[in-house]
Amino acid sequence: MISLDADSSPTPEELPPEIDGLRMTKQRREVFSVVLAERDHPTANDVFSRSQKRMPTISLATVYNCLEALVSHGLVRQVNFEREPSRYCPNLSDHCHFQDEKTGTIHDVVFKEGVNLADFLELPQGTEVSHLEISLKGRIGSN
Amino acid sequence: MISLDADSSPTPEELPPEIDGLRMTKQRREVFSVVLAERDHPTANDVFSRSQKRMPTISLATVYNCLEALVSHGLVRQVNFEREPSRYCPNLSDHCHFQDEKTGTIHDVVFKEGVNLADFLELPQGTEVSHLEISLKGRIGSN
DNA sequence: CTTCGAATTAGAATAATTCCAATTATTGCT
DNA sequence: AGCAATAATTGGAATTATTCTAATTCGAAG
Ligand SMILES: [Mn+2]
Ligand SMILES: [Mn+2]
Ligand SMILES: [Zn+2]
Ligand SMILES: [Zn+2]
Repeated sequence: MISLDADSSPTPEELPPEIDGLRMTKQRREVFSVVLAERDHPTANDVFSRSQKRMPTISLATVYNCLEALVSHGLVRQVNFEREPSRYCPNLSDHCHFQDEKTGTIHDVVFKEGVNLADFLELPQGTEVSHLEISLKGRIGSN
Repeated sequence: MISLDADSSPTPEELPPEIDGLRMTKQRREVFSVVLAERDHPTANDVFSRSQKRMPTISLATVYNCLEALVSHGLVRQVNFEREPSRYCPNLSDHCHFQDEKTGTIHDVVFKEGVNLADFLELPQGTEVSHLEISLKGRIGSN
């Protein structure tokens, strides 16, 4: 488990050569460190341009490949808002997303103490939920 | 308000010439009636091919235009699952969506009696939610 | 009827993502 | 270390849902 202090996110070099059975190549470390570095839910393109700063030869296809690898190994979450480009989130704790309609900014939203969504849904008997996405949009405070 | 009995959905001809300030053209009535006819959450393409049966000259662009008009006037809901093509839902009551991973089928899921989502989210003070989408995926019962 | 804004249409354009085939890197042996 | 097998990366082409454009048609109002 990678530690996720708000202030010190790992540089690519600090990431181990394998996480959770996923081989951490140079590119995957770069992409992962970019996603870990800021909690602003970047798009694949954002990740691409940030990665290019340290690794000018990385390709967009590789960024997509790396993100897909990280997502499918559960190291990064993919976040969707309607038909917008996917965004990527390093916060693995149980949370959902709120998009400020004014700025487009996406904020993590946590569930209140001890709440389990399935408890509030009239799910068919014996349903097994493997994936859940909650996306909200609106205005914040006095904006 | 259009009545929505599970068994008798309106034919295009039965729809009024205007709903909720939206002029119901021949095409919009056709598209709306297709969405109302079945609760299977069709894609724009599904709606297009079903509409073509009764109206062979309708175009896909028009189907997109009509769906957009219906959605923005609140007569139809647009439903998204990850990066899949949007689907359209005639059920305006408060509900969310569950996709059976095995078949791809989408089911409406209602909230349990008196549940209000905002009640269990730690939303920033003064947040006004204008749009909310909850999408679940998984296996059903003994499949 | 005529007018005129709105809706429809076919087809082109867009844009996020995926695919492909070639190259390069890494791993696991001997 | 050398070598073969396997996996990852790359640039560019392809895909595909959706949007745009510009021309035509429709339809409500006068
Ligand atoms: Mn996901
Ligand atoms: Mn919506
Ligand atoms: Zn997040
Ligand atoms: Zn529905």
